[in-house]
Amino acid sequence: MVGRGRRKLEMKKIEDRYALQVTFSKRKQGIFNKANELATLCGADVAVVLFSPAGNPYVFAQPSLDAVINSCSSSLLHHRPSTTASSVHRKQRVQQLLDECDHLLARIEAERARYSTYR
Amino acid sequence: MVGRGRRKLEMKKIEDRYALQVTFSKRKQGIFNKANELATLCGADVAVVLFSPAGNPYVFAQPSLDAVINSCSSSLLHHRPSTTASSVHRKQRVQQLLDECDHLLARIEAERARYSTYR
DNA sequence: AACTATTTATAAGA
DNA sequence: TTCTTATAAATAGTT
Repeated sequence: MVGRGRRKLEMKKIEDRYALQVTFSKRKQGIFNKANELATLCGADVAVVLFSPAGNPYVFAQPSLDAVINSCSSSLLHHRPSTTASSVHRKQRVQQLLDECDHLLARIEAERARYSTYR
Repeated sequence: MVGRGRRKLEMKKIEDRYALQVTFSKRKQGIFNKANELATLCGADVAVVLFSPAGNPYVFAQPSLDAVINSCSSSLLHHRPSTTASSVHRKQRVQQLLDECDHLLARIEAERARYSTYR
């Protein structure tokens, strides 16, 4: 299940700080490459957000974070209301995503206010 | 650069609709696995959002989309103001991310209003 | 959905 | 830290 290389690597948190940093850097590169390939091969909108254990943010988005949300919007705009099972399921997933983003916004706004006191 | 298997695969959009669907499914699984491994091995917060060419959303977040934003907040709260180059760089990246999320929210809110007319 | 021939990703090591 | 390399994992085409 885990990428190994010359030795096995247990699927649990790496304890050694140096090894962890190296692994994070390599795998961050790997997952961004995969995201880029998926976007290219499939014409899919893709966003990946990572935070290192140190709390530093890394973002990959193709073509942009905005566009990812646009795709979500399009999936709603291009379909009329429907009660087929797949249609209902799709709408539930979209609504769940919108709800999560909404909650996320509240946190960002609260944080922005605190952040502004630091500037 | 691209995962191949038994033949080469050019790094351009797949034309055949069936092949594209299969590749999207396989690579979605692959990138979610990678995201889960990165979260486990490194204790990193990770979020991946994909939209299929059909516009269907797929989300992986560990431990949650909220937690990813919490990590962002922590990176601000745990540091006092500073003008070291690395500190300034970190804050710029965090602020950029917050700005993107803010823009994203505006789109979501606009879309939510339209969506409600369909229910 | 399952199978493999290959390629890619990557853990250690240098 | 950048490069190498042995080995595991991912996956394109096939069935």
